[in-house]
Amino acid sequence: MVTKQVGGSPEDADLRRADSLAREIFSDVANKRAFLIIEALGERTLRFSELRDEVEGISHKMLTQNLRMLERNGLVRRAVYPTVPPRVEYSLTEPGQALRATVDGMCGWTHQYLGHIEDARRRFDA
Amino acid sequence: MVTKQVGGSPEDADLRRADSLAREIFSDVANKRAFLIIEALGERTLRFSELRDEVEGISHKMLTQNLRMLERNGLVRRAVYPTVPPRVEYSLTEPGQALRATVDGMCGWTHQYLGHIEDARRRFDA
DNA sequence: CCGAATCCACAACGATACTG
DNA sequence: CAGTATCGTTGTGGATTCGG
Repeated sequence: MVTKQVGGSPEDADLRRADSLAREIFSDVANKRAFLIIEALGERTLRFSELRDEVEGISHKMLTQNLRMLERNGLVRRAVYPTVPPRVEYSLTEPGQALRATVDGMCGWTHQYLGHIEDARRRFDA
Repeated sequence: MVTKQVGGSPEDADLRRADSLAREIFSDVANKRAFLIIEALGERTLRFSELRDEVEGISHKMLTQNLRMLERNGLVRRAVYPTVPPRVEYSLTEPGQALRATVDGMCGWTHQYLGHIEDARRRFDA
């Protein structure tokens, strides 16, 4: 993604490890649902069911799955309150907030070029 | 993604249309491979096979598929030179370049938080 | 309310072969 | 070289159910 021409030296081994990890993270995070969840959370704290309503169209399963993944990568914080009924709250960590900036960028991009894209599609589909 | 509480008025119909289109674009573009292709292109012009080498691990099929998608949405320009053998060159359009900025942002984010993430994973996996 | 697990339909994917 | 088509496999994702 950034590193090229790595040789056989010890420092290069580190570079390769970092690069493979970076690709892995990219595969996890650069995905539609993860972005939507990050957008939905913003700087709020939301319960599972609220998040489910917020990210419309997402299934229970995919939401948990992606939340686990984001939690594992340290983007999302999960707080469990052992009440009855149980209460689980999700919020963005600092790294999560940092990524939100670029996700916001993409949202802005989408709206800015909406017209362009609509036109491009019409032209292409003809 | 941005629009909420839309009612039944004509302007709201437009908002809904724009929003559904925005979600569609999001689904198309917010994907691992699209990002990698955009990164690979940067401000260069690359042939199909060069692109294939650049985005390592991508299959012939997935590359064409994503290139078509990006072309359809007007992010990528496809130039065909009817020589023998044929020569096809891909480059980013202006909207594509604009999106590249945010993709770059994500790459930067990845490297910045690599350590954080590695730690978070270790903690989670325990 | 939250989440894990099961089942299964169907889409995604890679490999391969074929065309201009 | 670039692209399309087909095929078989894998995997994804939704519905449902059960448990804490």
